[in-house]
Amino acid sequence: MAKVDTSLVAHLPLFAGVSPDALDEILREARSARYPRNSAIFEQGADAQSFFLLLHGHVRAAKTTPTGEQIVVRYVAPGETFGLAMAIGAARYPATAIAVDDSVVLIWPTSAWPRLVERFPALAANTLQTVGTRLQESHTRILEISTQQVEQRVAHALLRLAKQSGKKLDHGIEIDFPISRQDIAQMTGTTLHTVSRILSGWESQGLVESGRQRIILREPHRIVVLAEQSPDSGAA
Amino acid sequence: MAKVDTSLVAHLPLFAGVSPDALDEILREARSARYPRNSAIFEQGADAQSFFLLLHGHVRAAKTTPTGEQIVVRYVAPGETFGLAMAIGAARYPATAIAVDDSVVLIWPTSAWPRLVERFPALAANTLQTVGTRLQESHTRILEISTQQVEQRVAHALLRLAKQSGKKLDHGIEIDFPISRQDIAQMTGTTLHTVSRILSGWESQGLVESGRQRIILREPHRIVVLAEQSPDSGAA
DNA sequence: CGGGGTGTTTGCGATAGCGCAAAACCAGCC
DNA sequence: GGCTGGTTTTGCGCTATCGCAAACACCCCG
Repeated sequence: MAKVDTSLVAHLPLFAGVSPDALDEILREARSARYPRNSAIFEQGADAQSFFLLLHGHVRAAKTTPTGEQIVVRYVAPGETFGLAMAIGAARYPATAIAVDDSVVLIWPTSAWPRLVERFPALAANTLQTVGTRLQESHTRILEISTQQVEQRVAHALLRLAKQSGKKLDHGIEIDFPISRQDIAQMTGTTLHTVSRILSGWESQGLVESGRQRIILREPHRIVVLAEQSPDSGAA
Repeated sequence: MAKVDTSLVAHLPLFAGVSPDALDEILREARSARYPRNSAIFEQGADAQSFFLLLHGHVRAAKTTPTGEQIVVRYVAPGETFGLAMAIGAARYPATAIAVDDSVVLIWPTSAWPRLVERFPALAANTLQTVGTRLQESHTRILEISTQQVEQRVAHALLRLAKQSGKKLDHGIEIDFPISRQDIAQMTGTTLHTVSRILSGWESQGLVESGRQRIILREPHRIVVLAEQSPDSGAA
């Protein structure tokens, strides 16, 4: 089994308050794996046999309806956990996880969780914290979808992505992984057509620069303004 | 301080795996209070000084935007906890809680949480479970808002309320607390007008019986059908 | 028993955003 | 260097849903 370097993960929120020895013990239960771009890490509905910690890359968690429509639940950034079905008492994954970039993850068997939590209660407390944060974000998203128009929602979504996974360039902030119009549509509850129109508009105003699965925010400040605009106060 | 009867709460998920003695100790830290109908239990943005367990009644948790629009985050049923800002590391309540019926709650000071969790790790595990479940429900809601039309969303919302807080009558299932069209609109991301139209329609088909802040599902089965209908397969 | 106030219904435009379809684009690959 | 397949753009008509406004219904209260 590959040895995992504790120093790489010790600072993560998940391990806050966990001693180096304990961390070592925890990591001994994990194995690591590499997923190439566009490969599935787990599928919605499958037995939740493992939970994951992303070390490198980016992962998209998406939920599919019986009729085939999808929404993006979130993008996982390095250092975050995902596939925590067991923590919430679910036997199956409620979403599908796809590596959107070549990614490296740590994998624990779900069966190890109860034991780990018993030995290291801080794990439960830390996980509670992150799950709670996600719950709040989720509520915020509901609020947005319910009260704002599409353009504002897209603005918010891109700003969040930029904050979470933005790479600073001299001419703006680039979102650091491949993302399509379709993906953005599924994050904001609209269609790829509408997203395309919006981005085209922004591009012609010099707010963004975008291409195939690639987006650069050129004028983050002015996009913030868009995001916070009330429904009517728009341009003439 | 009023003595709380442990037998009333011992079976709640929050206290799963907690011994009677421990439970007693936990309850000693709580006080109980009664909130009359329509009174606020806490306001969004206020210091999260307490967390709550609902014993009797019903509580609506709602989130308000800077511009004043509201959404209903959830309805709290007896036996459920709410106001858990501290568990997720928030210093302020992210939503407002209003008693929609005369309600009785147990109240713990937020400051007691760390100590309780340390002494009774099961509390953290149980809370993680419920927060996780709420997160999933929240994702499901996002999926619905993003992919279904209003009528289906309203159908789902009412069915959930009926399941959670329905009172069985011989002629149907009545939602057991006062709820307005406006409330339903805020649960489903639409307007009270649209909800009113939908309910009027249903009423004329004998699916529901409704009045001022009162809804009875007469034909739950047929409403389920509506809820699951795909966007186009509607009536001619 | 007569208000007053809140919640509900309904009509009637207005429109944001969808859905379809076609065309253009682009990146890699043989 | 020309194909091929996925992605993006854009035009156009359509409609579900909103928003406003006015009329109602009902409950509580005095």
